[in-house]
Amino acid sequence: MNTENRITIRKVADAAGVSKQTVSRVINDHPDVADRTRKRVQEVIDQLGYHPSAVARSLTKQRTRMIVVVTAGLNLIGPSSVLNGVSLKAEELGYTLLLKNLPDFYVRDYQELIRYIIEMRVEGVAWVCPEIDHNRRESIEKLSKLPVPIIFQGSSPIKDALVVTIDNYGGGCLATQHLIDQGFREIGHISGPLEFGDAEARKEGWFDSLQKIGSSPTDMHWTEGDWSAASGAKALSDLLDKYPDMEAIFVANDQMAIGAIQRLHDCGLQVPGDLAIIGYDNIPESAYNSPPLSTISQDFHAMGAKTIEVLVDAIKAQQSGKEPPGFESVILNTDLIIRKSSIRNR
Amino acid sequence: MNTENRITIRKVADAAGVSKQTVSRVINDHPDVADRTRKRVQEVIDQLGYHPSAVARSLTKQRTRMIVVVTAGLNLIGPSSVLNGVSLKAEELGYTLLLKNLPDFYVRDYQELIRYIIEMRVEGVAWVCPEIDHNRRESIEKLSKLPVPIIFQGSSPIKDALVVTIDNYGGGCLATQHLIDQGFREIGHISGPLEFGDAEARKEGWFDSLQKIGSSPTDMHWTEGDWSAASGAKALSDLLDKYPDMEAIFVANDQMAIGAIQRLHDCGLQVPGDLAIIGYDNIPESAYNSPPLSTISQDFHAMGAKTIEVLVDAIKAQQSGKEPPGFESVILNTDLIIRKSSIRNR
DNA sequence: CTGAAAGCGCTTACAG
DNA sequence: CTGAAAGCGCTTACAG
Repeated sequence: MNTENRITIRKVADAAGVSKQTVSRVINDHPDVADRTRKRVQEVIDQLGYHPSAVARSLTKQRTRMIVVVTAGLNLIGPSSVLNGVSLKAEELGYTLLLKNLPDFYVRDYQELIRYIIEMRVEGVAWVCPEIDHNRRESIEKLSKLPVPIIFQGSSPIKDALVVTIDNYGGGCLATQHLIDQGFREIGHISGPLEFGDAEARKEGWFDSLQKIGSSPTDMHWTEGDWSAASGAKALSDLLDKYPDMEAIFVANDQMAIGAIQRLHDCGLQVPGDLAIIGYDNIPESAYNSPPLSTISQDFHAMGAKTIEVLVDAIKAQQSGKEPPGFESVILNTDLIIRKSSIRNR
Repeated sequence: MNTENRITIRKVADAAGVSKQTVSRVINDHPDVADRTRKRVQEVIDQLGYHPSAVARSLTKQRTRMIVVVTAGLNLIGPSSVLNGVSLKAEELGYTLLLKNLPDFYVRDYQELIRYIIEMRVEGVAWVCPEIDHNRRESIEKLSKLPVPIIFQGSSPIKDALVVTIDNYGGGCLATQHLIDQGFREIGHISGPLEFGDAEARKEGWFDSLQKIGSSPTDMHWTEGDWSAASGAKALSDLLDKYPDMEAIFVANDQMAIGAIQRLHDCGLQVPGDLAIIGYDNIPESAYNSPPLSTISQDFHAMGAKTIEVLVDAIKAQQSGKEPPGFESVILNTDLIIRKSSIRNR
């Protein structure tokens, strides 16, 4: 930044023949300024193209109006969609977003992260990383001593932290119940990597829904993928081998479901004729798969927006001296999208 | 921020019985400090959990080490993948990223954007929005008066601006030439929305490649989609009507290609038997489509990283007083991925 | 090797 | 309605 050319409040004041003080009042819309003075100062500001420094302002006001959003896996549909909601809501509420993107899902160095958060003097932290087992509890613990509020985007509610959640368990139930409603009883599952809280919760939804109708799923009835279409194809082959009676399958995301369908076609099997399938996520391609894929949709955008809303509430509470109003998890619901892949042929 | 509890350099200095000055030397690894003094100060720092304020530091050093990245369409594969590369490289080079996400592809208020950029005192701007016609030239013009370097992520090179580009024209040629190499001569095109520079450049690649072999594509030979699978399906129907001789088709992105294939299947037509297809983007689903989709892959991550590298070079040049070394566009290449959908049956 | 003074660009009381 | 003084939390010369 070419320091010599930078317009400061000092230069504006001199040019307008007033004190810095008065210029400050004008740029902050303070009422106690004579109309003529205000007009003259404003003219100088416009003419010089003066923009007050947020840095200096942050220092004096002891407020940065900044939030750091910690992300991972921006190439995934979930995190990037949530980030979209987060950023729009932050802007709306007048906060600047610092993006801290982790190279993978694991935090190698909490000390360094904490150092960053504190040094930047952000007012809050939005944790928009997929929940990985063990990892999440560790994050909550290690980050609990932060001097500012932190909110997690989670797979399931947590008692001692601020969390906004999409109801993965409920979504898993919804998907499985739909297959049950279609008349299927032999229902398999391809889960996501179970380190992911999302994957675990969806699987539990599948398991509990089957228990309710008197089935008791065992390890013969499900297998694990890694979210990718390739893993879905492989998982399907495995499952077909160990669970030959399977009539229908709940796959924990659409990409794996699409891979599985592809594999079925390769084997000369029909969907839903030979095997009914429902996925999860409602990615754009699902409606145009052959056959169109039934799925569970979740409003990532709303989740992002809600995350910031709750965080900003907590920030305000803290700044006004009140303790935050307890840790109430926000849980967002999912929707069942029925397409051809899960419809029972009669 | 609970002002009373904040640890400042003053408190550390008092606790250690030295001047602020000396504390400053310690936290900045300045050599001229006695070992004993350094050790004592460091102990106090660790014990108090002191972290120097980046805000205050920015003000005195007149450097924020911040870059703003302007994005749009984070739900799209391109921008979100590029952002991933951008953020990792920025972190590596020691810059903090401010995320300014536009609600759509159009900038409503440049004044407000410029105000933001200047007030935040960022050192550079990375423009990671898809290039929309007219819009791009307007952006370059309106933003040319910024006091800091700005780099655009573009569809094609530009003379008077810093641009990092993926060679969309070349990619369009690559895709079309592949179909030609397969022996097809009647090659149609489904373009993206032509306001997008990417869509326009890919279409030109298709057009020029056909001209080279003596064909002269007209409006009968192509139609326009909106990047979505749904639009791809619709576009295919239209094209089938007006271009019945079509043997092969280059679709400007994979999602539309997948939609088109779905529509073909609905019509009882085979891919590639009745119509060969190649897409663009190499999204994860493409390998698992039925049939697997040939496509053009581009390294978004590398593009993001390169964007920051070039920007930081420009920042350094400016700060060291040199003029930036001219506007040389960086052009990244694409790769042809051949799968079943484009292979000619013989 | 260490510290007192001044300054970065603002805002916040406090006078008048 | 307006301005002089002090302060936010650091760093940068300058002495010693």
